[in-house]
This record gives sequence, structure tokens and C-alpha cells, in this order.
Amino acid sequence: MINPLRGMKDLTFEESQRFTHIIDTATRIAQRYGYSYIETPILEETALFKRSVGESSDIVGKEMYQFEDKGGNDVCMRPEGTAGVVRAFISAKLDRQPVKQKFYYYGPMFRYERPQKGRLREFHQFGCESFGEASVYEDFTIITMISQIFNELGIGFDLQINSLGCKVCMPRYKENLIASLTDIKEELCEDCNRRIGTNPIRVLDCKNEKCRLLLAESPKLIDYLCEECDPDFKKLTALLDKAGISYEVNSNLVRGLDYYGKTAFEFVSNEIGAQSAIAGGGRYDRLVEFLDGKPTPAVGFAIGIERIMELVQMPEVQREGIYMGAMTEEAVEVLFPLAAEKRKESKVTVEYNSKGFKSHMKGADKANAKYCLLIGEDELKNGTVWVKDLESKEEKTVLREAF
RNA sequence: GUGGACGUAGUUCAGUUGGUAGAGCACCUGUUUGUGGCACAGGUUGUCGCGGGUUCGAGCCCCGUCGUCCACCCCA
Repeated sequence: MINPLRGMKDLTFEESQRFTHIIDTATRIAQRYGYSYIETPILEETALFKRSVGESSDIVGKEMYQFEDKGGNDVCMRPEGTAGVVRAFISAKLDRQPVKQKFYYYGPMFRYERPQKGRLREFHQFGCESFGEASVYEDFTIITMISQIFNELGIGFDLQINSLGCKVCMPRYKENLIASLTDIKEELCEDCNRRIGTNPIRVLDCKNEKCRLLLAESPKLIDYLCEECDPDFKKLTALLDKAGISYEVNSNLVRGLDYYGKTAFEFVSNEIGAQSAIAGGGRYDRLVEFLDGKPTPAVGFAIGIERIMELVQMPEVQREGIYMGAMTEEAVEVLFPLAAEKRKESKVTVEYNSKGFKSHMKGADKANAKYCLLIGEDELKNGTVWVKDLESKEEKTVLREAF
């Protein structure tokens, strides 16, 4: 027996229904906000991710499905969605047009990691990317949109926000932080010492108790924001306050991808295990330029579908469609023209085996049909069908044409 | 990559100090050859993850291996 690869899952029945319900809901809402669908390749040149996600990130450093294809190209299965969308945006030369563009996408992402709760090697994201809008109103709008999606799916969440600053304030802050971390280097844990070199802001997030105490006095990025970033962040919090969206400013919130700047946010749930981020995103005003496009401000997010699968409250399932069956062999073929006609607008289940009455009733119930239509000897002879409404329990015998 | 737990019917699991497998659910068939969900009565299902070893004998003990889960790292 061949099983799916480690960290990859098949979805059927309730699970696949949940999956499509999530996509449908998110899609519907994104469209209301002016987003249109973009489909980009799963396989991209490795260089795309190295340049956008960043060589220093774990994603690029050790988690990519990277290989050489038969033509000798260095390629990767996409580990996230933004890079491909930005590349497509530039490939289509949309960066040369002074028009705002908004795209939503969904699909599989691949990261070679050890699977655990809420973490798979092939997982799915629904995401949006808004290009050409520098206003913090757009950051706010995107956060609002995600809240709306989660509300409609019946998912509770906590929102954390932060500002990562820009090319003016971030380097200034980083310098100060590294200096302050270097002072207490000796006392920090092994991981932290490694992080000072790779991603110093992560040090602030260390779970180690001793580190935490030591880091309490470390410089905060919030205090270093420049004249542009600071008012923007204050504006964002004011807008959220006004909209009644509760949030927490988490000055240690760093996104794992290098391209984020200014607004960064994460939606978390405390009901799903250690991998608690259910959506994340932020502003990435420099990425288009980074990938050889014209400088274009942009902001986006992604929702982890698998992370919210078990949190989604599904609408009640209703009985739907018609079950058709015959109780004598000769009547079976009579069902097909009827089914073809009804399938123009209804869901129809046809049982090909002639069976007893009771057996058909059970079958209709199991198919969760609203109506059970049967043809027995009498009905065959009279050109009629017997129909029962499984909800109201009403039943009647009518001419085939009249049904 | 590191650490821990666990692999027995479709599924959830039980299996006593080693004596060649069991329960609930699900499924199928019946309970007046024309009335579903409920009830009742029957019935099907397993190379006990795989490979070695110890033993007269292994689901149980030992070694290896593969896989799953959970956590760390990191992230959606």
C-alpha cells in the first residue's frame, strides 16, 4: 500500500467540506474588498525565494523543496505565496501602471519540516496582496477584512500588531539592540547568541526565563520609529480602536520573512497547540523594487487553512436533492431520463441496483437526500413515480411527466 | 536537525506474569417482498507497521527499521 508522503494529507468528506467552506467564505469576502483571483505557478526559480523571503530565514535556509529540473534549472516548490504574486505582478508589468491592484490566491505551499500539530509539509494558504497603496488605511482595511473572514467562519482570535519600522528607523534600532545584547551576551542562552548574528529581534522573543528577565530592559523598536512610521502606527491603532477591533501591541512580533517593514500583524488562536498563528501579514513596500520592479508599496497577508480547519463552525447540513431507485429490474432504466432532467438543477443520486423498498429508504436517508423517488411494479405499469419528502414525510404518486 | 510518546479490524481502543486476538462505533443483512433516522437479532473485517533475535511458544520481551503524533527550532 502506498501512503501519502510525510507531512502531506488527503482530505475527504467532512474535512474537504471544511476546506472548501473556508476558501469559499474567504473568497467571497475578499471579492467584496475589490480583490480578484490570481493563479501563479507552484514551481518557481529558486532565486525568487532567496531574494524575497531572504537567505537568512529558516524557510530558505533549510525548509525548501529545492531541486534541479531536467533542463538544469534550479527550482523550488513555493514555500509561501507572496513572492510568486509579486513576481507575477512585475512580470505582467503592472508596476509600470499607476493603478492599484489587489489579488487574492489560495493553494498549496511546501516546506520541508518535521510535521506536528498545525504544521505540514504541504499546507494551504489563502492570501491577499494589495499593490500601490501606501496609506495605512489599507493596512487597517486588510486587518478588518481578516477579522471579518474569521468572524464569518465562527473563529475566535487574538490580534497582535507591531511596526517593524522602515529603512530609516530599523537599521538605527538594530544597531542599538545588537549593542545592548552584546553587553549581556555572556548570560544569554545558546540560542540567543546564535540569533544575535542571524536575527537579533528574535532574541527578544526567547522563551527562556533567564533571558526574559535580562531582556526586559532592552531597547524597544516602538521607541525608535521615525517621523513617518511612528504616526502611521499610531494611526493604525487609533483606527482599530475606533472600529472596535481589539488587539495587543507586541513589540517582539517579527515576521519570519525578510521582506516585511512597517506594519506587521499576526492573528493567533490559543486553541490549536503550539503552532498558534492562524494568519499573518504586513507591509512590504520594498519587495517589488527588490525583485526588479518599479518601487511599489504593498501590503498583504496569508491565512493558514490547516491551522483553522478544526476551529471552523460549519453551517448545519441540510437535506438536499433526490434519491432515485427501482424495485424491479425493468424499472431501473426508466430512472435515467428522469435523473437527466432533474440534474439540470438538482442533486440526484441514482441507485443502479433494484432493491427492496426498505433498503431504498435507508439508501435515501444515507445519501442525505430531501426526496426519495421510487418505481416499483405498479408505478412502472402506470407510468408514475412514488415520491416522498424525507423531511415533511409527505408522499405522493404522480405521473412521471408531472414530477 | 533535537527530544518524548505511540504503531492491534474501516475507526476508536482493550488485550492481565509471554500460551497463535476482542469490544464499542461504522458497515452489510434481516425483524409483514412497500415506509428512512430509533430499537432488536444476526453477520463481515485483521500477514497485531516491517525485519531480525530470545523462547517449546511473542501482540506482549530485546535490537533494528519505517511511520504517526506531540514538543523544541521556526512558521501559516
